Amino acid sequence: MNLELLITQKLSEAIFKIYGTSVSPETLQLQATRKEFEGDLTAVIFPLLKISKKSPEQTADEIGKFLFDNVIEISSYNVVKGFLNLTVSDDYWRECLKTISSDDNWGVLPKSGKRFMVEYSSPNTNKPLHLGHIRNNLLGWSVSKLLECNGHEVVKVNLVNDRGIHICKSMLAWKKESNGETPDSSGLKGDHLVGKYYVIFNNMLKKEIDSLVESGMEREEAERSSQIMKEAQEMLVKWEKGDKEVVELWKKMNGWVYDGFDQTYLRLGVSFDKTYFESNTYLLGKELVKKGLEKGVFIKKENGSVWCDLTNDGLDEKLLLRSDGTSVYMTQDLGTAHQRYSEFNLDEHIYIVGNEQNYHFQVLKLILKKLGFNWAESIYHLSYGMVELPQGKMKSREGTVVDADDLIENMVTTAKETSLELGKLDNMDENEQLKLFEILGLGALKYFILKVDPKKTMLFDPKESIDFNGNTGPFIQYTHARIKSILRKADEQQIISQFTDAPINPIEVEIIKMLNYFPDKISEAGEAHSPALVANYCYDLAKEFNRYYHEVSILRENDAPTRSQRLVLIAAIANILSRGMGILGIELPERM
RNA sequence: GGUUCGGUAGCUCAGUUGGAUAGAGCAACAGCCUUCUAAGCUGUGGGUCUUGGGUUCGAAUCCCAACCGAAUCACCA
Repeated sequence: MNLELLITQKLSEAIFKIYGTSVSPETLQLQATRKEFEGDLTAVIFPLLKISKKSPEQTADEIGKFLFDNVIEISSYNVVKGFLNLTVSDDYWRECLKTISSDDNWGVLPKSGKRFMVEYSSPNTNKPLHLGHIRNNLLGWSVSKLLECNGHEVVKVNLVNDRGIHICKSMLAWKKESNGETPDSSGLKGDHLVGKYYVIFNNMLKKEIDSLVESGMEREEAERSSQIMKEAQEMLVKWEKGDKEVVELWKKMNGWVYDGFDQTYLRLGVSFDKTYFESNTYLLGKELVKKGLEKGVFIKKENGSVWCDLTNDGLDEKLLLRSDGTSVYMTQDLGTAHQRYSEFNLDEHIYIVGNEQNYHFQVLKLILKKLGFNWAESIYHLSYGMVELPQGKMKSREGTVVDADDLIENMVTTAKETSLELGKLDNMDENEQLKLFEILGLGALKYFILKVDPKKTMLFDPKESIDFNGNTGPFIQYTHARIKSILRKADEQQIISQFTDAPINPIEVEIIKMLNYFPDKISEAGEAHSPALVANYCYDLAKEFNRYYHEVSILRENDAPTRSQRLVLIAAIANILSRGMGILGIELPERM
């Protein structure tokens, strides 16, 4: 039973009884009491003054008295200006704890019957993943988990960009310069090897252009007449025609990249239910364009290209088919969206894509609406901000791109150094230690990225991000490990953990309130598609526990019922922390 | 110029449907390990919530305008 709902009901009852007027629920404002005041719930009285025609204090007092007399859960009240602070009885909070601790799935919302698709990651196969992809992958995974906790069914998909001129660039450079180098022969991870040749291509291109410019050609002209660029384009044409040799090479090199990506995904702990390849989907959407033309939604220009005129919607014209009849990115996305909605019967489709594509998704949605698809409204672009470095944006040309694999390795190494420095791992065998460093390093990374509101541009300072103190993943992991440690010791000392009729103290009430609020938080975060809300909730809870930890000694508590009940409380905290961090994809070690 | 998004402490970030004296962490300073794990806790200092109007009992939050910053507006993806 929801307390707020009950009090709201009683509140409106009180107003009716005292002032003879019924009020709409919106005018009844109930909120958590701020810490500096006494009480648990606060009713804001100001909006009711028009009805009561009395001073705020007097109105609050009258209503408070009524609630005190008529609601068993209210044990006392006080009035500060226009705020009526209600104190909820300890019995009520003890009942809450009982409910929470007896429900292992506290915070998992009932099945909604809705099916969501989440598209995320969506890498190019010409270079390895970097920091930006990490934000994308973590968000995608975490949002999926969050939706599942909200009772939805989730289909996670990845759309791999495996074709196009950029892919041909690394293929061409490999053909020219590699002497048949492979991941095995070089010891390089497949995606890094292919990325290496992408860089080599760009260097070759730059060299060629520079020499043309030196011999007196204009730069633009030089860029157009570059021989190696022409070769890459020829390769693309051959690929589209299905040239055997080119396709073979393409398959081989993409295979290397997938092996590399799979390793990174595995280490990051993300996965997909289905992977799409653009090489299979890039022709989708042409049918839709044809239909749109027939309906008059699109227009065909003299040169044969097809456009959608969005100037009446405050946007520009959008190309859908080139004059040669080939399709563009938008055409394909129209097609894949249509295909997915009919194949999976989706209630919502979430795209985790950076904010540089805001315009694209705005247009995508609009065009689908113009084509008459009702489901267009349920497309949601989770647009996340760029990750910037202290020196500014990541630029591949300046070599300031933070490689995903390097970064992960770095975090794990730092976790190792920090742990060993603290020297708490004496009783742990080597395998266990390695696993712990991995969990801690990734925990730090994931938390650092996910605690920030997705839509905000965020700063990644390699030095500070590796911090393990304060509002960080390892702090929460540490808190959890401490709770587990207490529970283990309680078990060894055969101290029983059970719900009793022992009284509870104010800080325990605070914690129970937080635990009680967890399902609301999940639902709120789900609607906002924001794991950051969950992250910050976990931090607040962990911090609250740490305060509690320093205030009471559970195992040395003399009163047995109190001791037993406290164990129940901290076990509940550990459970909620692990649920919350689970949504972020962060593991909690039993000891550290 | 159009569109979208941001601007909160020196730095990185929170801030519930508008509510009481705007919060954490980092950095600085001062305390706390004979006690369930000090990756912790407590305290001090630090704010024109970009600016100016408006809405009202009440605004960091909602509306309007300006300023600053980011992204985007390709027969690229």
